[in-house]
Amino acid sequence: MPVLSKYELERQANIERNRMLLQGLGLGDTSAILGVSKPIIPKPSAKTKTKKRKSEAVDSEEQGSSGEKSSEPAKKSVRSTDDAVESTSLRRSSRNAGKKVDYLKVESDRSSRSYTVSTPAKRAMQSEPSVTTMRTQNPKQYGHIPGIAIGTWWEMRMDCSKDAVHAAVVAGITAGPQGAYSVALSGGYDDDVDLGYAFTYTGSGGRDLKGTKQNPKNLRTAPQSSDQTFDNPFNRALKMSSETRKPIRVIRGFKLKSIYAPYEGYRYDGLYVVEKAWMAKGLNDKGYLVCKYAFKRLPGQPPLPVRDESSGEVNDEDDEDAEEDTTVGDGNEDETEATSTTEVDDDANEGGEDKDA
DNA sequence: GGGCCCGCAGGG
DNA sequence: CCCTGCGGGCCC
Repeated sequence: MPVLSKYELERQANIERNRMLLQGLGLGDTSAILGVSKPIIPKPSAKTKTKKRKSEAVDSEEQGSSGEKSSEPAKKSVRSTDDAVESTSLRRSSRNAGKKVDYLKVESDRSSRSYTVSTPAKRAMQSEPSVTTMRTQNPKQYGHIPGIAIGTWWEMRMDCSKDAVHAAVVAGITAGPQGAYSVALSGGYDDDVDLGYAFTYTGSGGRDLKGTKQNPKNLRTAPQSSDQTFDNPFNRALKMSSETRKPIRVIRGFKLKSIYAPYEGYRYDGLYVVEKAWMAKGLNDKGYLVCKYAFKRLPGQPPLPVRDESSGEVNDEDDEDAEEDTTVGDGNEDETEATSTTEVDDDANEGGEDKDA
């Protein structure tokens, strides 16, 4: 085989280190934690380049059962904040921004509606009226968002944000006083390892988003150009999570290179805790340091869907595939009502500092 | 494919 | 008001 690039060599080295680290924490053998067959996500309609993700009109069916599980794209429990609804929805404008939101009030408004798939985010991009719908729940709480089942899928980050699962539209981490509320796995760092029930994650910062004086940019992401530190609010929050062990909501995005990543859009994969936080050399030629974290999925949650690899690649990952062979067992499909009363749940919901109602 | 330029949410 | 941040559309 051809010589590997320096980048590739370092990437594999880092991955190996991360893998070893997870194993050292007892998180290397996911099957031991699983012990159950996982649903398979079939590849979306053949080769049709899913790049062009547009919101096909999946009509309102879905009914109010807000949360079906979603093992296959065809019938994923899509949630999207309704846009064009009547005037009951508050308009998010600069005028409303910053105001205190009465989530409960808004919640009652929507309870009687069924969800329709649309892409308010797309419309928002085109400037114009920006008829975005107000968020209906508080994202600043630890644990599950009531009514949002594990496996819930959104086409875009903004839709997920509106459902309060991961408030940030671009950022991968949302921070709270006792640790992070949620993180997004979106493939931003190529040397992270995703074993599904455990994964390594990289912090934020160390990038120059503004360009130079002469050539000012206004980027949202950029190459690593300095060390990350735990002084960064996001990184600090995740480090705190490792101490408080507060549960963190995790969403996986289509850009993540992992058999656990959805083919399209973003999916809520439940609650995880940070088992360890440390610093390491990042995957960049200058060797800038990055903050690293080891996540572990809390037990008692529905199994994660995995991609159907039978028809191809998906994740180069050198051979071996340390992970399983996916015993695709019979259709044990059953969902088990993810969100209800598992011990995971109460642990999750209590202790939040939102408790004021 | 890459470059650019935007909007949004959140924090200071 | 400013800045950040694992988006996303668009144009080349």
